[in-house]
Amino acid sequence: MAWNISMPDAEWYTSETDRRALMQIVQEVKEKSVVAIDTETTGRNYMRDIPLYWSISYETDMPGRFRRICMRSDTMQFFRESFKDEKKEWVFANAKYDMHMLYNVGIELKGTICDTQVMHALLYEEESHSLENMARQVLGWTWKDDFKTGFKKEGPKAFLTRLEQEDVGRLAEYASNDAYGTLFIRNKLKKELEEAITWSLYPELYDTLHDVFYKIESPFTRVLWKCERNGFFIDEEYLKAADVPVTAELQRIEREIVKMVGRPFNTNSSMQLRQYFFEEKKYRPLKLTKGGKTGKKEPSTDFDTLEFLAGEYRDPVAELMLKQRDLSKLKGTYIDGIRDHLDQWGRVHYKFNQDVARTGRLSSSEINCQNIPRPDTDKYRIRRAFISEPGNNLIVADYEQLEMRLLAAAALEKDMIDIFLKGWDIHMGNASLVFNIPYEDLEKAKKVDKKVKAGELPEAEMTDYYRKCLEARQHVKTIGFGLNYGMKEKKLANDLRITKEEAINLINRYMDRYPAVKKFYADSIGVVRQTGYAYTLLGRRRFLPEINSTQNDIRWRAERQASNVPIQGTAADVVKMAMILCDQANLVDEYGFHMLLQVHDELAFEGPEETTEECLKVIKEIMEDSLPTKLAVPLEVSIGKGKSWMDAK
DNA sequence: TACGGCGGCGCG
DNA sequence: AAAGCGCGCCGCCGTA
Repeated sequence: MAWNISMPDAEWYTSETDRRALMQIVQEVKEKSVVAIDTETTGRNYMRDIPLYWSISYETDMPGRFRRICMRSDTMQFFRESFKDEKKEWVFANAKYDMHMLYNVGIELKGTICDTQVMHALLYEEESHSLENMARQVLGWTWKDDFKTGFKKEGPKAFLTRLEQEDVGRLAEYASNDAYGTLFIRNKLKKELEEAITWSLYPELYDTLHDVFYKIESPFTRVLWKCERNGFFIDEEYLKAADVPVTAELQRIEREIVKMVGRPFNTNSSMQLRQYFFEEKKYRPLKLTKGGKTGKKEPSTDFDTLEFLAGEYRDPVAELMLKQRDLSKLKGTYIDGIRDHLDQWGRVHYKFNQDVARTGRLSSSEINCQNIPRPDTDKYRIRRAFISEPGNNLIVADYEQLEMRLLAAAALEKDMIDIFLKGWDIHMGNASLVFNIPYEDLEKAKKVDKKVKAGELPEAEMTDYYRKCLEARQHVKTIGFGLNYGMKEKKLANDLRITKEEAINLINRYMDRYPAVKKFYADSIGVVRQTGYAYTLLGRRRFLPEINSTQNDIRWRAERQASNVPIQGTAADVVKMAMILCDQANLVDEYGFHMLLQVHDELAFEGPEETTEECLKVIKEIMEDSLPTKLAVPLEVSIGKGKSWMDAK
């Protein structure tokens, strides 16, 4: 019931216990520059729950002597002055959550935010960042937690308040351990970050991971906290209305499938589907599943397969299943999924996870606001449900081909850089250079295609040559993205529906035309072989020891990651910088605009109609100029406004 | 009833 | 599926 080390005794205070001793703590905290905080709360909903107890830990004026104090949350009021202290560093494990808890009782923390989980993620991206694991791995502390069952059985609120009545010593012991451990983890990781020399384009700014943490990740935590707090306003009536026909159609389809199969049948079960298609109907499987841990591969029933079965065997079940999959995804994830997460004012508050993606990207959960269907292909227009409140507008800003620009700039690929400098469409430009097609012809082909499809021009205008032009653009586009992920000829051939030989030719042609890109990918792998790490432009790094594996598939994967991290991770750095700068620009006070979310290369804001135009210009400028110095390729941002995420493009 | 693995699929 | 990077969620299913 404690860390496996000797510790100072846990102290316990409420606003009714020894006031003099408490005021002495208040005074001491005022003078401390680093204080760790942990909260014990009524639950896990960051918008609704509140702290019941809180613990702090700090080093006393006697170096090496620490205090570990647990208090009832009614004592927070006495610390208000400290909370406003801009010069303090507050230490947490999972900072945003505790900051929400404090905010929920009226406390907005100033000062520097230090989240040990984010620190840990910079150094040990493959490890778990749970407090328990950090303590074990970083400090060698282990800890037996017999609270879990209590939390689960009674719920946190009932359990903790009962404990306060029955055994307050045990409560204080448990609660103050986390703040104490977190403080020690912070001190150790801070040293490790200082010692972690990294490789950045801006060595005078980002020399060690300590710089990356305190100059980027730490302010970023607060930006994300604000995004979470804001959430996104949802047009619930729109979702409700969409649900009616979707649910009806889904039921109709499922009933029809069951009728055709002729026995009880669950259309959501890939197992039952597999049995029906490949055992009963004896169809030929198109491909096998991954097989997971057990490695047991079974015939797949995915989209490609259903399409194949519907075509090859004219199977009506497969045909209907295509619609069923589409609709069940829509209803489950996007209609019901979003509606289940609305707060009482109709806003959805997703979580932004700063310590998950190995490349330094963000991830989002509960709900995942980063995989909402794209506006240009979504039949059901889900983004139409993400709206601004009355009197407000959304501003949505997108980096244009961010990763491709960063690749050209990092590789110093002269001809590709020129395409961007000329303001050409990058894929047409690439197609022009790789296949020696005049750029004008590619442009013309696209225009003609558009007009023919719109019925403004006769079909015959779409000549074979124009078709070739469009095909060239498509091929080069797929190669460009694919190579960034380490795609090989086999998959390329399949994706483009060409032979393997043609695919090999395409890749060679592309790489021969862009030798600097080819070299950049090779060098990226070389850097990992040499240093063990892949680096981003600002100096974030990813450890890839499998680069030396003797198993081909393992090593190849590490090589693909090695060539991808510098691009994907640098893009993440750029957007992070932009978000921090937008925050510093004080768009809230200047224009009333709040940041709502990030989708990797896209940001969304909400604010008053009157200030939209002005704010829009400022955001665009900040985003395009978010790096310390200019790259060889300008960063371009397309930005729009509107009442919904659908039309603010 | 809860949890993890898996298949499948949405996004950049 | 294939030598395609990075994520999270839904529903099913077996297990505890």
